[in-house]
Amino acid sequence: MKYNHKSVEPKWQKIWEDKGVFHAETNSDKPKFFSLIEFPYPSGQGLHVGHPRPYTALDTVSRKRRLQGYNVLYPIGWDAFGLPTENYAIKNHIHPEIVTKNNIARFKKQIQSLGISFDWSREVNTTDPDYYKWTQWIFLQLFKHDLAYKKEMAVNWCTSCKCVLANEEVVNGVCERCGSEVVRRVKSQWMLRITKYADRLIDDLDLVDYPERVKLQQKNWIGRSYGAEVEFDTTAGDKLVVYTTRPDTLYGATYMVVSPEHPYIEKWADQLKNLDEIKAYQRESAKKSDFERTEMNKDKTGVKLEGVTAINPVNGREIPIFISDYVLISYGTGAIMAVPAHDTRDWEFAKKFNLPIIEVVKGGEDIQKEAFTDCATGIMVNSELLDGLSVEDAKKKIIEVLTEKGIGHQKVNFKLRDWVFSRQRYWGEPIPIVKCETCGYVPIPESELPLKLPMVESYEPTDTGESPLANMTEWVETTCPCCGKKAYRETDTMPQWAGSSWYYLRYMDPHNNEALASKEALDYWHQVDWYNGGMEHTTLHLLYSRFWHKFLYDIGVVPTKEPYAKRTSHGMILGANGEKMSKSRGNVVNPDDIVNEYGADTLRMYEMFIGDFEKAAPWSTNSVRGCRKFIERFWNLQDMLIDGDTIRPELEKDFHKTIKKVGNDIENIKFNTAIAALMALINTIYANGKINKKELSVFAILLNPFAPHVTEEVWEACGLGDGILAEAQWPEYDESKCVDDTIEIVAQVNGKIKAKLNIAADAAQEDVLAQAKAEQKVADAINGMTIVKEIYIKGRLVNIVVKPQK
RNA sequence: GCCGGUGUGGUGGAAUAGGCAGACACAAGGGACUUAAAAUCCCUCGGAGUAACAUCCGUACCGGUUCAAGUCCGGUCACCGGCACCA
Repeated sequence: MKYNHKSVEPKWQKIWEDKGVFHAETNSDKPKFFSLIEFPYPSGQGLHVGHPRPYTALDTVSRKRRLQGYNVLYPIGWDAFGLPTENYAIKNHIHPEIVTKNNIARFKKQIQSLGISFDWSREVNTTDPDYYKWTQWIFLQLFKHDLAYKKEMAVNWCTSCKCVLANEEVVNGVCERCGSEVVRRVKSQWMLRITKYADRLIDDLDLVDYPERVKLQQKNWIGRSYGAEVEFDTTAGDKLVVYTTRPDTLYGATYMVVSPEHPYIEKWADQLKNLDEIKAYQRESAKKSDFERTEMNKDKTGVKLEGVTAINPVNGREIPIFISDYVLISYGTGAIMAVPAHDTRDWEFAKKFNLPIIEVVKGGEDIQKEAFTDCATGIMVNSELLDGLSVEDAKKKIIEVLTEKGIGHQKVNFKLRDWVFSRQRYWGEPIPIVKCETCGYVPIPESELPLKLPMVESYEPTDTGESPLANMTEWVETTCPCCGKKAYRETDTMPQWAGSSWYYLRYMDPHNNEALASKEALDYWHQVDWYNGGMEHTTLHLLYSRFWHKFLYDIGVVPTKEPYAKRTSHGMILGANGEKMSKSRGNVVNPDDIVNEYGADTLRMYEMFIGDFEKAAPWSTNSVRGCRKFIERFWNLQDMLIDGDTIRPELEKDFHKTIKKVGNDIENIKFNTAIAALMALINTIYANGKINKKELSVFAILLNPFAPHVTEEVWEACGLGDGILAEAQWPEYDESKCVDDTIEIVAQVNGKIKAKLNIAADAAQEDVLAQAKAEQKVADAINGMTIVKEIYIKGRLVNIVVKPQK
């Protein structure tokens, strides 16, 4: 009988749904396992074949865990606020709420056709007021703990989205989402103090099992550096404070640079003789976007401040002060001491402005030709009390001296900036704050949550930089919860990243109206055991949600310091031409077509077999057929079925080895080789010509996490029992049955293969060597030679090293 | 520029801890079955070389360590990702 996926797959999906077999229980005698995939953004385009890769991978893990007796929570939901939906709504004059609803319906239908074991009873939706009530609640807690604040500042403004972007959302000077130009704009914005958690976000990476590259990328993004702040006296009277990671080079500081935005320029205006020139330079650099400023990083520009100079505190030398845009106001103190001998940028600047270059660390080449920046090898010179010390020792010593004199101290700095949290758009969570003329920013009472998005006529963004909500006078005007006087609602909304920063917690208890999740549920589920997602979220979602989680831990809401115990990352699925799949490239494959023609099991198998899970791989419809062929070969095992309730001796080794390999490979996200092992086993079975009931049941269980529909169908058709999900257990392997008692090893002479030997696995070295030497080719090769060395690697090879006789 | 990753047949990719390079598939070619085709099954499949063996070469490139290197070390090139005047 031919395998018909079109009847088999919906049949089992209905059974699973009707019986609710994937519903996780909060509290159970079984051990718990919480597996999580990044919930999708329900876009208008529907699913493409990239989506099922992570879903299937963790489905395989989750199904295996269930067979191993775990209480598994594998949930899904919708990250549905955001710009694409809003833009689509504007273009087509449909309310974003409707668009979202339609997109979710389509996504849900598509995902359900894949037979993923999601617990649909726990589905969440970030745009549901019952959900965002708690997103707003968390924001209020942040506000109450002084981690949310409003600030007038220069922000990234996307000219096309007409909206502010977080630093993380600006890529190469353009908007991460739409690719349009990003300019600087001064606006009053809600900010979250993620910088307060910078140290812990780095240090606690030791507590989690993440890929090294993810940890490294987060560390680099947070950018912790150790250095010192040093005060320089100026002739203007004010002290100019700089931050440096190289306080050891203080004696080599031959000038100073302040950023164009530095407040001292204004303060010193009276004393600056070339104020016009300075002002012109300020205007020039203000015009440039950040991107332009970094683009031209080769060519240093600047203006010397005439009329004010500084004093190097260690040697009393008078040094000039410059203004230049290679110094950023947003990092450190916005001012630097320049040591051209040992910093590449300072060196370039000094060369251009003909400033003195004094070597204070010896060990490099000619300091006039190139800056010497190596910290590991140099020895201090021209530095009085530091002379002769290593760079490391000199740093310690000079910090001691500066601290003693009260003109400097140790200092840690971060590249991480606070998180710009407001967006001037409609389709996001309203920020639950009102502005009162007497009380300032006042949180709305928690009892009034959720603060629902009002229905508006027009949700088009405005050029003024105001949110579309600003026109809703009725909604905006309210009374102050504090004093009862007239007040105005905040009209900006939260960024897309808000709802996704805590969604995994909601899955633990998704219908709770009293709390974001009950204490009982939080204590039971604890944290996510295994989280898979894309590398592109490393410095966005993954970092943001770690920050929120740590805050919730601090205020006693969650019981763990980290949200995710383990993180893995999948590679992208590319088009058949090796390029990224996109509508414009015309290489998008729709999973519906594959499910329709070959079945969900085939699609799942192929997605797991396509290659190394962590790497990108191009789609190949031909290879999909290969997976379908394998499913059919499994189906046809029914025709070879014989009775038997133990694995026959001649197949015992193959089975035990496969059980071991498939199990280990799934744990190590080597799905491709797990499937290869199953293919190899089926080849062996076909060569044998028969399969008994026990063997078939073991094979079906091993294959079930990958191909759940066909395995259940065969199980039922062959009368193997009540069903894999209902009764089967993941098979155990017997290590002693995984080793062969006779093995084939290689006999080499001088590393060249001469023969293959069949030996007993526990054979003694001298026996193996004797057997090797008995081989004609080995004998020929060593005949007339002197044996220098004989090597026997158990179970692998023998190698006889010879040289000509003298 | 700095940090990280990758480079293996016609293709996707295997190779535990330095120990038989190319598992498992796809594609291609040949054969069986068939009136024929599809499906299925069997065989071949890195290169040179041979009637067939033998033999030699081969994991981006150059060099090194080792009895033995895809794997380790030093250098080069290419591609991918991240950061990018962060003092």
